[in-house]
Amino acid sequence: MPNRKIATPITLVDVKSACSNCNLHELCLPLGLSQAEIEKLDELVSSRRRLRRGEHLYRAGEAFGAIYAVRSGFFKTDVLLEDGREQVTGFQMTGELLGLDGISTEHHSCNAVALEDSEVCTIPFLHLEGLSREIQTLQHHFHKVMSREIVRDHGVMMLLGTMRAEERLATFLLNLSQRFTARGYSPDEFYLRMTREEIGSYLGLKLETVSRAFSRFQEEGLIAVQQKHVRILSITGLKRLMNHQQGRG
Amino acid sequence: MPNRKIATPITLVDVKSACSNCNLHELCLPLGLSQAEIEKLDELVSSRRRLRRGEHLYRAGEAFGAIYAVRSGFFKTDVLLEDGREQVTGFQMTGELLGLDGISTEHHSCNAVALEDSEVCTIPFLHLEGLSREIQTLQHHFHKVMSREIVRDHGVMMLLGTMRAEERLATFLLNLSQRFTARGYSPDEFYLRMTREEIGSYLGLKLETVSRAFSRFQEEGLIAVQQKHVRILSITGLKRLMNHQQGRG
DNA sequence: CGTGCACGTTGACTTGGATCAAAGGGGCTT
DNA sequence: AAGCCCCTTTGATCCAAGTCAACGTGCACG
Repeated sequence: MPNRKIATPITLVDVKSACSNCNLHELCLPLGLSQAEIEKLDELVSSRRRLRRGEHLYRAGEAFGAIYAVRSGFFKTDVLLEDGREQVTGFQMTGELLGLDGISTEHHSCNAVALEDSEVCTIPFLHLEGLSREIQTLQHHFHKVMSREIVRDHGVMMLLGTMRAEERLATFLLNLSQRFTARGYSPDEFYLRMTREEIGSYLGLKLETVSRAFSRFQEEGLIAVQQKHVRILSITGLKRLMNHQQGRG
Repeated sequence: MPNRKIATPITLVDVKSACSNCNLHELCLPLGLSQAEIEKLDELVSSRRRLRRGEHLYRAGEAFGAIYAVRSGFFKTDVLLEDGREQVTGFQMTGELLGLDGISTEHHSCNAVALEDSEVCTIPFLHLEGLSREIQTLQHHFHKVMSREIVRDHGVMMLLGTMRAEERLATFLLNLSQRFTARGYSPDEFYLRMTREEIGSYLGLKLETVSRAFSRFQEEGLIAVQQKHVRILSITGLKRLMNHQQGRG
């Protein structure tokens, strides 16, 4: 709510994006395309947009026109209930796509907010559909990306529906670790870009519970936390917490 | 678990499906296509398959080759954790698609089980991709269907992450009601095809809690339940329960 | 056309996480 | 470099839902 205070004079920059030169294309849409095909993609990734921390990339209800690839930075997506309750539906990092929710009704159904200064590539959706009618590999890869999102969502449902608080947090940390690793960062040391409240909203927990779980993990020597800085001391210890519903099995 | 006992001598029937004659095409993939285009679709919807109650349409881990449209009957999809915990990720009825989860890794990531004797149309996925490179309307509609699934999943996350037990059940009943209505059935009277345990698994609750919530709704005059038969007496009463987190607002 | 068994209901009790409250940090801004 | 505000931690208490247990009920099967 208080994010509105950050005024940004310039947020839209028409810089040619060039997937062909982008070091993310192994993570992003161009995956598996030939050089020639990537160059065709270049034509449709029309512009980049910079966002400051706290800024919305899009809001629920806005008309949908494009999907976005995170070029740098970090986002959250969330859904709001009329009474103000928030559910964070995901955190997106470099190379991941945003906006797939909007295809269904031609209007976005969630909010996307930058959690740090970020940059995205804008991919006009009709162009993407056009190009994927031409390039089978692109079409197939895009379908895989959408499907992967569905599978990810099922994982979150499992987490929210069946796991205990510490299990949820362990799962979350291991997932982040794995995604940072895939991007060439350390698997066991990273800065969280989101608050305890946002983690809690994602995991279906209150911020106090998240904080207590962090403290517990620290006591048990699984991690070292200092505010947003996390160091994982025992990946296997965290894994042991997952899939272990404690009490009577 | 005990579903295995139902032996079915014949489950695969190669009947030509003919979307063009199917009264579901307003709900299913062909939505929005011209008659000529639907006839092209007919060629790719290669066969139907009948399933008995309790039978799996596919299982997690199996190779993915096709998506399925529910022609009649009722399904659930679920994900299992190694320790046996189950999360029901959805219930699918007539006209809805199954199998989208498999596109991402070329292997199914969940189980799909018929909750009553059912019939599906098999849509070989590579053929669908081929045809949607030819027919823009089909391509776009397919993308909308996938996106709708993502949006639906976000709704479930909201439910699991933020709602109280009775809110969850009210949301669930209203959602069923709305989907039955869209299929020409009564909005306020239907048979549940799933057990209390399956409802609970979907809603992140124990079966006793589901049962108690049903009883409560009955006491309050919102519904009349008799086992799997549900009659909604007050749609507005149920709606009032949603988005009303009780306690202090 | 019983009868067995899976499914459903209800009650008593427990508990994990929510709520309420209060007291530290940390990093902006001015 | 001071101060403020947001974020985080921690403690005490509460409550919604889980657990455990026992009893109905109705359908499917022989």
